[in-house]
Amino acid sequence: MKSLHDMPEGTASASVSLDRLFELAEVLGAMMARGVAERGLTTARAGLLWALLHDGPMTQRTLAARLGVTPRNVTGLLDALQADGLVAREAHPSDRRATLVSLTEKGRTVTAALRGGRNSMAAELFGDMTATQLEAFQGGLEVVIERLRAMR
Amino acid sequence: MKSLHDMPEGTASASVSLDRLFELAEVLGAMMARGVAERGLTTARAGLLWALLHDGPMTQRTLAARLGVTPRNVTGLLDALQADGLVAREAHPSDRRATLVSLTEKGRTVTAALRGGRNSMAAELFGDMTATQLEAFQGGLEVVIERLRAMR
DNA sequence: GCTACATAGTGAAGTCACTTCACGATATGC
DNA sequence: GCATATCGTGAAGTGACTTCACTATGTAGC
Repeated sequence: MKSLHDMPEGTASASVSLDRLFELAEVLGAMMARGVAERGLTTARAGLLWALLHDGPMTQRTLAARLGVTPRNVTGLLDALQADGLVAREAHPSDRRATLVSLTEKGRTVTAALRGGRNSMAAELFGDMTATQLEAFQGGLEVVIERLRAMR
Repeated sequence: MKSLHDMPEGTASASVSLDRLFELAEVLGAMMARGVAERGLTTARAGLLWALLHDGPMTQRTLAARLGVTPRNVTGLLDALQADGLVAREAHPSDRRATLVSLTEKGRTVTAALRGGRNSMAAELFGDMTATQLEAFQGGLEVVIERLRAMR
C-alpha cells in the first residue's frame, strides 16, 4: 500500500501540493470565520454585506444569483442582517414585487471595518514580498484557480 | 473611496493576492464537496473517513480531537456513516467506556476511491509542472500557511 | 474496599446555512 | 384582459455544528 511504485512518476509530490492547498483552504476559512465572528457576523452574512459593498443596492433575486444560493436563503440572511440594523429593505422604484436591499450607515461602518481587517491581513501575509515575488505567486494561484474551474 | 492614495504602498496588490487566496479556497471547497457528494458523502463525513484511513482505528474522543470538533458531533457523524455501512463501532479492548471506530470493508473501498480521485485531481492540476516548479509553489504555500497559523 | 473525581459516549434542545415546494402578489406578452 | 412568468416568503426538512445534563465506567487516595 505504501510502495513507491503504486503511482506514476510525480504523483506523490503533486498530491502533497494538493494537500497543502486543502490545508490552506481550511486555515483560511477558519481565519475568516473567526475574524468575521469578532464583529458579530457569520461568513454567509458577511458575504452578503460584501456583495452590497461592491455592487451597491440590489434586488434579493440578484443577490441570490450573485451569491450562488437560493432566493429563499437570501430572505433568511437578510432577516438577520436587518434585525441587526446592517441592511435596509426598500421598495423597488419600478417593480412592486421586488425589494431593493442596501447597506445602512451601520452596515457601511461594519463593512469598512471588515475591509480594513482584510487589508491588514494581506499586509501581514504579503507585506514583505517584492512586487515581482507577489506577481509570481499570484500568477501561480490564478493558474490553479483557472484549472480548477475548467475541471467541472 | 477609490483613490490610489488611501493605502500604504503595496497594499493594493497584496489585497489582490489575498482575494485570489479566498477565491481559491472557495473553488477548492466547492470542488471537494462535489467530488465527495458523487460518492454519497458530505465533507464532514469524508473527513472522518480520511482520518480513519490515515491513523487507523480510533476512539471517538480521539477522532473528535483530531477533527477539531465536539465529541457529540462525532457521534452524529458516525451514526450516519455506520448506517451506510462505512464504519464499525467495536468495544474498546481495555476501556469499557470507550468505542473503537474502524473502517469496514466498504469504508475502505470508498476511501480508496476518494484517494484515487484526489490523486488524479492532483495530476491534472500539477502534472505538467517540473519538480522544481512544484517545490517552489509548495514552498510558497507553506510559508503562507505558516504565517496564517502564526496569526491567531 | 470505598469514596471522590475525571472521562467516554449519548439524549435533548438549539443555532446557522442551506434546500424544495407552495402560494399570494405583481409584472408582462399578446 | 388573461395566461404566464417572476419576486419574495411561509412551511418543512437536512446537515453540521454547539452546550448541557446524565449514565456508565475508569482511577486515585486513603
